[in-house]
Amino acid sequence: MATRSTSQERQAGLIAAAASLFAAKGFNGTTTKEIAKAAGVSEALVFKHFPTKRALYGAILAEKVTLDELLGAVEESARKRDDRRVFTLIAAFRIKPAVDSTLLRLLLFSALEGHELSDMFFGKHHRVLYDHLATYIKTRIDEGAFRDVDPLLAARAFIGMVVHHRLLHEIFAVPMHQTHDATVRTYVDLFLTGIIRARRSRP
Amino acid sequence: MATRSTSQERQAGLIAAAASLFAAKGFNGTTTKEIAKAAGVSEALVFKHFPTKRALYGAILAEKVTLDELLGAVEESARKRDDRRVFTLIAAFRIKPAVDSTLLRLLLFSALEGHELSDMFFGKHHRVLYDHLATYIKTRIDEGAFRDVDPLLAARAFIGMVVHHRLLHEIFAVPMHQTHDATVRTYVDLFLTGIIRARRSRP
DNA sequence: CTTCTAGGTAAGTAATTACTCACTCACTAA
DNA sequence: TTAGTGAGTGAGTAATTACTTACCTAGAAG
Repeated sequence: MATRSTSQERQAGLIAAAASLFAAKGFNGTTTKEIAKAAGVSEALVFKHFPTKRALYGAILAEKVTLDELLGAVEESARKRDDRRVFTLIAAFRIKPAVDSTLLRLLLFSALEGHELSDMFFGKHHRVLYDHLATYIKTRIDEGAFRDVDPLLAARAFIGMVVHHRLLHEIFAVPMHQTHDATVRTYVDLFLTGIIRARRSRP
Repeated sequence: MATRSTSQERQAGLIAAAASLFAAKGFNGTTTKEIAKAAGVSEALVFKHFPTKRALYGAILAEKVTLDELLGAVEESARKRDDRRVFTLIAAFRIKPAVDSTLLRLLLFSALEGHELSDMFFGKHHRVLYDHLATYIKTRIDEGAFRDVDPLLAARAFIGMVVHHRLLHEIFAVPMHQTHDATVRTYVDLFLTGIIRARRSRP
């Protein structure tokens, strides 16, 4: 017989169990009974830790998952004006499903179901990234390195390519026909260079 | 007092009512009572027309909504090798929320909730577009007009930019700061030309 | 040893849910 | 006129749901 858990351990366990269930089946599709079973406790205990099912859901969304690590690496490459690396870092981070497959589903579910904390969730996980990238693009435009486009739109365009790819793969089960690295390289290349054969060596 | 509806009228009415409710709150979030109320009939009648709630949901997803119109216009521009117009047509079609805002939500919900008809729904509304565009890109690469990239990845990249934009706007309520036309133009331009100031007039 | 507390539960409850049943009503064809 | 048919419904039902209540028990503190 295992010893009793502390309150914190239990809460963490409940959050973990609930997160994967909510991600798989949404808020309405998940019952408190299932959550309790997945966490290995009685249903009543769930309500000892979280007053309502919605509060438990909120606790999951509110859990901090920072982009700090990524943003740090991006910042460094940005200082060196290493465009390719800046975009590659972001693409690789956003495209890799290993980071957390449930997070994307959770994000979509929360937005679709109109949860009140959905905004905050989106802001913490995504908005900062758009803003960061848009700022960098603006800088590069001002420096004359990039063409004069709307920086925010450009940032969205790039992240859109990558996120959409992941969406297709993880949500719609569209098979990838290339490795992650190759895909990232293609997207970064496409975005940075453009698909049209540029008027380069016309005499 | 209005006369009785025919079976077909009723079914259409039920499907319309249910579609907007399912789009708004998902399958699990919508009750048959609500659907009946929205369609202005008793709950019992719903089950006279559709044996189960899931069958009603299936009937919605199975309803044909063709891309034929768009694909026709694209085809014509493709014959003329009017790259800009091909991409603009697709972008404008995919970005415009007026087409049907509920369709996108329905698509996402069905995929997230793992409905069995989700695949077919996705195939009919989206996959054909990827394939079409990929084929065109392949042609243009072979003709030497486009750089040598993976056509399918390129098609996904472009549609990804556009769909992601719409997702941000309609699902995550991110405000647009430009008109549709301007946005489409920017995306098409970005994709076709590339963001880096090309080595164009270097002597 | 006792006592108190915090982790834990079995067995509820009221409300909601998808779905059914027995029935009425409006219209049509013989 | 009348019998039949299909649209339509009110009032259920069994199951499930989020949440409660009353209770239990392991173990540290005194």
